[in-house]
Amino acid sequence: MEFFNKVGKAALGSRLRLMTAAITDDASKIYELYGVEFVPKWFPVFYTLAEEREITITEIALEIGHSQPSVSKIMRELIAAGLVEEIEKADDKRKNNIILTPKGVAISQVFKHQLQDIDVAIEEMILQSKHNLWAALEEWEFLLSQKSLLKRVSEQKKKRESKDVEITAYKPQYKQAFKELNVEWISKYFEMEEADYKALDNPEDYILNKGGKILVALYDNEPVGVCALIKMNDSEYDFEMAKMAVSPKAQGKNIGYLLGKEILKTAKEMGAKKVYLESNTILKPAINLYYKLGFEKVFGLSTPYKRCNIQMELIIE
Amino acid sequence: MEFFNKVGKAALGSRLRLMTAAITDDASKIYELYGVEFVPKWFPVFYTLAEEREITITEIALEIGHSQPSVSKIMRELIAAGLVEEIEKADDKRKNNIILTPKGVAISQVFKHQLQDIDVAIEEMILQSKHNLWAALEEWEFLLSQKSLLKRVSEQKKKRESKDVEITAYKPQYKQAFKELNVEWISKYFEMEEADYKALDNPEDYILNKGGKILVALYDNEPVGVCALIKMNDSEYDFEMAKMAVSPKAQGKNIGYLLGKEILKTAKEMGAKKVYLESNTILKPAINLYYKLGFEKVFGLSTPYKRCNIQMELIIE
DNA sequence: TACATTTACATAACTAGTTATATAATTAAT
DNA sequence: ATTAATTATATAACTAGTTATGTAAATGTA
Repeated sequence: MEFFNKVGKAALGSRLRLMTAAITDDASKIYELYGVEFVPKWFPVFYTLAEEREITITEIALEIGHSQPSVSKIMRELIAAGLVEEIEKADDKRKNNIILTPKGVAISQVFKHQLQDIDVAIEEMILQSKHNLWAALEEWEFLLSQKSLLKRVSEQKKKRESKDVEITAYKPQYKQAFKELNVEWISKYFEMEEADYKALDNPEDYILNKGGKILVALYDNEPVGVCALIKMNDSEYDFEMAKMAVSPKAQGKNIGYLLGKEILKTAKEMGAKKVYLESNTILKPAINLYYKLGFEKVFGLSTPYKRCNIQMELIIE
Repeated sequence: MEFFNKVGKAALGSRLRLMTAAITDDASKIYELYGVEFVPKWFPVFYTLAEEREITITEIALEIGHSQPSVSKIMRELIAAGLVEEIEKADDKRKNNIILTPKGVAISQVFKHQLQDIDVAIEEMILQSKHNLWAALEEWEFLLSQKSLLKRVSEQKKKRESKDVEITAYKPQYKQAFKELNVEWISKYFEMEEADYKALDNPEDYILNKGGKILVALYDNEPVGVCALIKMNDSEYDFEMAKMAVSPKAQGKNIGYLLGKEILKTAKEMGAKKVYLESNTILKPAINLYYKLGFEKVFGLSTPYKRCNIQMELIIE
């Protein structure tokens, strides 16, 4: 299958599906070989039933990793085939009490040999191969239970995309973006306040000329994120990190983190000892980001913003 | 999943199916992550189409290892989704000439990144694991193409069962079996002849007392196969191997081979230099067995049996 | 004790594939 | 130039699973 090599690892699913189909096809021929009238899909259910006498349909489903309706259907097929039967029992009437018929017991005897033969045959394949498929499946089941493929891919996506993000200093051409990106989220969650208009309409006067800084994140040369570092003259803090905004279109590219890191680096270069910020706890991803950047909660400072209900600081080491 | 460990390698199929389901589930979420409206099952078809512009449905099916109807269905779904379209072309009217729409081209651009991210994510899993699932699948595809699982299991079955077969010397209690097993196949394919009745009704007089031997194969202590070594006084051969019969119920346990090997060993012990046999070419499995035992075709000896149309000999080294 | 919740199972409708078979277009053979 | 065989695709019916949902029995709780 040329295809697999061309597509690369992303074809893992397809490759697995084909291998599964090949094995399942042979499985039904193997039952024929042993002269038992048996459908491969019955096997996990039948086997579990033969091993553990008292077991409910739901428990079987859990044990073999199928859904309950699947086991339910198979069970009725097994009954129709005369391999198992329901027995009357006075206890819990929701459960169906199922045991093997003599015919079922006979088949389970044949299976003992059959399973042994398959085991040896597969064991031999494992010996003949450099890469142990059985062990690999076991290992990958574990790896995927630790962290799903989705999560792994998503992390990789973020990593790759953040490489394409460029953090650059504010230039007059980004004035509009600086305002729009901020208005976008502020007016979505709260209401624009007097202090917002001042800073967003005149970043030069209110931020830059007072010794502050503004950074812009570019993606494909488009400004998609902004963040300001504002000088706080009459406070115990040197700077306030504020007006951080990332376009919803560019979310999931780690842009907030990259902007924050760069702002803190700038603060350090400018000799800051402590950086302050204000936010609101309904902005959960933002708060998480601040923690990730190293900010910690502080209490009781005055603020001009109504929307502020949490204040944080970071001490630069 | 306790189940897999209890059942052993025979659960390979089930284990593969679950892994496939887990990967496929995540696959559809991954498409969501990249913001493309795309169903995972479309992928192999769409990808092949994006790579090779001029390709028929049947060729795609072959390339990706699906059935033609499966590709046919997916193709119509892709058309309905506006990702590909049929174009008019004057050549072969059975083929449908399909190309990507602009929307399809856009999605195939997104896929370039997506595939790369998945590749890296899976590559990382491979690095984290001791057993390389991707390499194992590739290797097992090859191993199974060389010899199917069915064939491997069938060989193992034969091997195991032949261990339970006991080859023993003729005793009077096997007289009936000696006759019945032979009558069974002779009358099925040919007609019983005078010479048959003589040997089968009086093995003591016609075989044993003349310096011959009869061996019996027992399975579960039941006689299921017989074979005679008859002294040939007035011939260039020392012995004839004859009256070999195996019960149809006990076929596939290598019994013919075991009987033949043991008969030849006996012949050698008795000082034979050449062993002779007669048969008929319609009995293909038997002829194959004789070749396997080392017999070779010879011509032009006289025979009392009408059914004989092939004569063979083996020179004992 | 009555009512809400949970449990055990069944049923229906869907999914992603399959095989078997039909049909139209093309190619090969007489 | 027919006719037969082959090729390319479509369609129908099936398979082995799934999710969503319904129902009766058992359990928990005010």
